[in-house]
Amino acid sequence: MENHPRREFTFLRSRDFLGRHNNLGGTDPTAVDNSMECSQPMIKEMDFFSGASDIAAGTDKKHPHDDRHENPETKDESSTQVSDPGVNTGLNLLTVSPGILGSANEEKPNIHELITLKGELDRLHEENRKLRSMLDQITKSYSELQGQLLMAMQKQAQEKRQEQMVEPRGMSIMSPHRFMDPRLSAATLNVNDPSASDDKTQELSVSLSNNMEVISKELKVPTGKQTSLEDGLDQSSQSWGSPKSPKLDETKGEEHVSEIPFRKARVSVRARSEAPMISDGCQWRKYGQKMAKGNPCPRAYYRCTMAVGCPVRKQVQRNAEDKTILITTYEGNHNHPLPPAATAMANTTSAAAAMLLSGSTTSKESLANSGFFSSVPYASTMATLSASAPFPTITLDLTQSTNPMQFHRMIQPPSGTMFPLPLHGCPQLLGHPMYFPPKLPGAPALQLGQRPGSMVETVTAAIASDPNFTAALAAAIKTIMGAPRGSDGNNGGTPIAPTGVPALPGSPQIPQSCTTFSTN
DNA sequence: CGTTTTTGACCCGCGC
DNA sequence: GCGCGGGTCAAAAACG
Repeated sequence: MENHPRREFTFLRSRDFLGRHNNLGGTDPTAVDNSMECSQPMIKEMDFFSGASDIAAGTDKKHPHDDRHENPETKDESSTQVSDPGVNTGLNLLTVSPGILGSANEEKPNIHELITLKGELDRLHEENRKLRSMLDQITKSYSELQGQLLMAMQKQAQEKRQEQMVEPRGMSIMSPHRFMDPRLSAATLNVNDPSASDDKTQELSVSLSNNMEVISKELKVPTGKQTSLEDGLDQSSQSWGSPKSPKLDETKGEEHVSEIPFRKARVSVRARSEAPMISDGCQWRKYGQKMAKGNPCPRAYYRCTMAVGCPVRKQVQRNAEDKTILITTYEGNHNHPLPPAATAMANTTSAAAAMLLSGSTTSKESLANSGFFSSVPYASTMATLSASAPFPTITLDLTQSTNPMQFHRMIQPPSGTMFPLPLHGCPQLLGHPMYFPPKLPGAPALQLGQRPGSMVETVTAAIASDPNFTAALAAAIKTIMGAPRGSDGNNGGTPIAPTGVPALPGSPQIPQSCTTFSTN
């Protein structure tokens, strides 16, 4: 907000920054960009939320037509107005009926309307609460099933990996054992960037040799305090570690893996976004910022503040080459229940982490075999090892553009996922310039829960960087919400945040739903 | 006044 | 042992 200038200033004062950017004269767009990392996103998210709420309210009002009839005292005008005065963000401001406008100057009618509206709001709150609980339940079930699916895929991938070991080919030569150890390497899943294959391949080849050296070292490094951090994990929660629990019948080696907290396994999400920070549904507190070597952009460190003692942390940094790409790296498991929006991302990252830890991401082939990307026909699923990565890191590259039509196809979960994403429901999103199909690549992970999270980022980023997007989003939302629900488990539930439970700053309800719909 | 951000200092692992 | 770099801490400042 108004602190933006201040932050920019303080940032420029930063020793590290000055040390590396003196020649930039303090006007380096990168610096400014990062200085806004905290403040700007908040502003945008807030704006976004208000817009989302508005949309939700308006949509809800429109959808349950019978509701209006339920309450004889509720006029159509007043119910219509509910959506506008409720959380007005400039969306659909002109929908207020003339009748109401005409009486706006009279106090009595206003009071009456307020009472009516309040009642209406309460009713909506209750309705939203129910929907939310339903969604939570669905999400939980989804997570469990996801874990089971992962288990199955891991086993399958393991078998195939053993076969592939015969023919050394990229990471295929990696023995399952090595990948069992999450610390052995960093794997980059280039979900949708065919062009990056070469680079990744090079990286892979480099790291392959390093990997051998790391093995012994990694194995003798106890998890130490990190382990303790994970002790408080609530396995039952919709946490990132959901896939972790399913490792029931794993071998001893894999037990070791599961013991190694996700704190050590990282999931990196590359998203093209002008926003300083993508919204993932969680609340974060910045606890540090550093200049990373080889990158003029500072790296910001955040920890989850949704619960005391939550070990989850994330790093946010812009890509050195392409500063429009925001790289968010997640680490650890949440030890608390997550809001739907956060759950989506959590599922995504946990799924990715699980794949990584289990060794399913050892190679492109393995990935495909594991089913991680099986639903993405066009996706270039590539795994690479990074010698520079101290922790096993799986990178979800969501920066590449994808043909929406392709996405359309791939959003059909092969396994009959409970998250059908009616992309067609968001034509505006698809057509909007700020809509980033790149997220679509996340589609493969749909069944793994990635889709929703990626969408959150995409939509949020889009909104944050383009105010006009709000209009398109509103239209899209209304279009979707106006359509009969039920065929879509994630569709209506997630977006509709119980007004009684204020949406978390980081959990754009509407966007997520939209995200869910179209992007991943 | 409580919370969040900033930022210099500190710790730790690693390579030489 | 020393320097470097990544990551974290914590006091101070800023913010709401």
